[in-house]
Amino acid sequence: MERYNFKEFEHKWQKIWEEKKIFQTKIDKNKKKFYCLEMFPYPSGKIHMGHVRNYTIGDVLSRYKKLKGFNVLHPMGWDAFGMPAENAARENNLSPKDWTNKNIETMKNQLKRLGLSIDWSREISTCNEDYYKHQQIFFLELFEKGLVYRKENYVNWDPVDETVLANEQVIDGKGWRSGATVERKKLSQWFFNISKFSQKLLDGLDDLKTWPNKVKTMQKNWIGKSFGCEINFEIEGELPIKNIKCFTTRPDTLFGFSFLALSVDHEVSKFYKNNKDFLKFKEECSKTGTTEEAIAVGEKIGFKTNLFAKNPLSPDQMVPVYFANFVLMDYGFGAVFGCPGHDQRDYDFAKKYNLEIKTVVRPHDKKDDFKVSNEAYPGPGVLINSDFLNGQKAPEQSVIETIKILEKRKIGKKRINYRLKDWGVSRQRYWGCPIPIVYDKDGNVKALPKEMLPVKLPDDIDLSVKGNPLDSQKKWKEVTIDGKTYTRETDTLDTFVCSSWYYLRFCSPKEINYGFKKNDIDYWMPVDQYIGGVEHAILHLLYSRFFMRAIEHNNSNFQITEPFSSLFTQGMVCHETYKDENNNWLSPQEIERVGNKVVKKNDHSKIIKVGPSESMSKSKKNVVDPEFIINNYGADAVRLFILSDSPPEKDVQWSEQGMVSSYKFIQKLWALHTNIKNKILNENSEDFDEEIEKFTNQLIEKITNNLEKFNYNVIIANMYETFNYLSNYIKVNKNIKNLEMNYRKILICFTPIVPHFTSECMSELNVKNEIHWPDYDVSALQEEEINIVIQINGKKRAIINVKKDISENDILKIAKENKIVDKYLNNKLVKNIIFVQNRLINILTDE
RNA sequence: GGGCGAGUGGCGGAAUUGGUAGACGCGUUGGUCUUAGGAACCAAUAGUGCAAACUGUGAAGGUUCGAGUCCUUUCUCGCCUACCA
Repeated sequence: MERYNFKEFEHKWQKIWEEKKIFQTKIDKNKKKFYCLEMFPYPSGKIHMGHVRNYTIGDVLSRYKKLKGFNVLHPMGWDAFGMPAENAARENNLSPKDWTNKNIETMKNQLKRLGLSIDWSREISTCNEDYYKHQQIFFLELFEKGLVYRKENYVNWDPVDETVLANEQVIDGKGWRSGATVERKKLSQWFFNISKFSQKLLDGLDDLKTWPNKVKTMQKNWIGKSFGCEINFEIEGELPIKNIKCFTTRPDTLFGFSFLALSVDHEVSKFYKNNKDFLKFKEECSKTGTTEEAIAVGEKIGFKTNLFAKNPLSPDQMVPVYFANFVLMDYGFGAVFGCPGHDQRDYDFAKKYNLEIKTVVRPHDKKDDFKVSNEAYPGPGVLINSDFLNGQKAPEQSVIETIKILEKRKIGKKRINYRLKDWGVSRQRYWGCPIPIVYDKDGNVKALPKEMLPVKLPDDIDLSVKGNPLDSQKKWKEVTIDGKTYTRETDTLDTFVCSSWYYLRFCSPKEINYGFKKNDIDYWMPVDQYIGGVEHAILHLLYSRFFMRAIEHNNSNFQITEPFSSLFTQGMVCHETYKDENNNWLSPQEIERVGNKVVKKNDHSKIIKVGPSESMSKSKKNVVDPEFIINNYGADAVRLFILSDSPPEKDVQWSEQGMVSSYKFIQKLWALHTNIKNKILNENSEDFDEEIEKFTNQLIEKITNNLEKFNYNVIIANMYETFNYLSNYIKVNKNIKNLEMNYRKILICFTPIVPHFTSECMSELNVKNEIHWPDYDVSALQEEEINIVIQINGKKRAIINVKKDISENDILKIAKENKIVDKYLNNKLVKNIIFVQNRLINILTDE
């Protein structure tokens, strides 16, 4: 029998799909639309298995929806700006543009070989002028709406490379490339006012019914809403400071007040800028802050000022004011009122500096003489030692009551605080979208007129210079507007900005006047299913949600606020790790299995240590190259395997054995197909078989449900079941009249998973018409005979095959005739009978 | 420290949502064919037991005629997050 030649057939069908423009999509108002989007890749060089998994999952869904009659939009593009291009270009002496475009070409071809149902006519690349031009327009729109502003902010500064570093480029306080100690440097930068939408972004989460709860929780925590109040403390001391504001969620514990703590960046610090001890303290704070361990251990240190704060509820009480390392400048007001009795951090601090620890809340099950010891008590209870607040229920009642009192006395007011900070979008980098802003000679900001857009990135840059290459582009930097000279902003936009609206661009990829056409997004948006890795749970998804709202803000033309109505986060692709005797990582290609040992290829004397399965990464060398796999086994086999072993939302373990078995399965399916085909084409019959009808109907039902629920691994099991069933079926049965019809339906069910294979099979059966997802006949699902479980005292004792819908009495009669049942019922009194129709009967006896 | 999630054969995982636990695949074992097989095909495969049967979904309890599934307690592992006042 001829083997299935995947190379020939996959190539053939990909060509046909492309030539016939099968996946190109147009607006069709007579059809329901379905917008399926997978997170677009960064063009790093080659696709990896994570991409294969992500895009296969999306492709299965897209193909299924298309067969179901939806007008499916399934586009692909490139998140093409970003640092790796600059680094790679520097290393290889290329331009970032050439490097990126070459990678895009490679990866596009690789993706095409997976047989994805993508509308490539909508391809976009964020590094193209016709993309980032619109982004610059959006920037200016947000600027006009007051949603973009400039402020000074700290960055990680590498003094050797003279460059700004991302947090992940700072390793143990040192620059990843230069090894120099990273400094904090204040730069004037651009910010998006995302915090303006904190509440809306939080509320919007409730509408996202089909988002994973995990992601919603992460966003909720990130936004970090907390209810409390601000308190304006009166200050006494030698400095010209009258008041310091604090935010607190527990104003009710004010009688436990024993110190006030400030961030080292608090404005009060300006009075200490010449104080050597303070500067030393400040430096120590910045050191402890960097390592994760330090935060976990969390040693509290402070610097005492000569200021004192008055307790607003008990004015006789004065407490010292400290600078403390655990107070963050960018949360609240950068100042904390310390209540050691009921906050663990405050407790640790008070212990260290011998400050008073007062107990003002007792747990419900303790008496009024309860005293905090060893650790703070942050839990609920009743207020004590708090004068007129005594007896209040904490925190529900007491917080609200205290705020009322503070408001009445004009000492404080209710306040809702959010952890979410504004989004700093400036990057001191070349390979990003230029910010369409210029400065006059006095440094005043001017938005570029829209007709001067796009601000194009200059091509002839010198990446060998230190710092941002755009800074040294004298010619490029200078602009003349109405005869006046201006200097360009040389920062570029964070690449997260590019990915915050690309889903809109896919709706109108060719529109030249604006980022999208209203008509297009009215039809296509929102994205019906978004698929990607959970690592983007917060930033990318939150930024995208913000961006839609920012465009909508003061814009009556635009109504959609949530970009992604459903979200699916797929798991990672993992692989075992290997190390040789010197603890060097080895790739799966360098090892071999001999018996139950793992040894080095070409040198079987070297035993390899097998480590746990971890997500594929170049550093651990546990990667498998998709291109190699596609070449060896074909796209359908890869698609089959990547879906087969685990549910899509969980991590999947890559295994060569599993891959081979998927490959073999396709070969077996092909052999089966050949047998069926021969039967259909060569044997004539007028006999009609009910059994295969029933089987097919059940299969369609199962696969449909499993597709809807993303149980793609179970679909593969359904495919194996089908194979086993049909193999046996055609062995014992001659051709029957309805075999072909059922077989065709089965092939359609397999199409989302192995599209090349089923296309070839159907073409062999001369299927010429457009295919549709088969309906299943509910009445055909019903079995006439079913198995009923007989339980005696709750234990399964027998299974009997009976007619469907059999009555309790009839089944009981049959059951009692059963030998085993009879044995267990012998001489016992039947106390009760539980009968569940078509499922089981449970006979309860007296012992 | 906080949050979320998960524990089912040798392994990956199924289980119609309270009703036959272990579908399907991998691996393993035995067999057939073969000069050979890392091919193909057939069969077996949760554990104990010759068997009847008993025990089994991390552990302990509970609800129920009936629990992998629901409730309480507890253990372990994974991921995320981090001094958020």
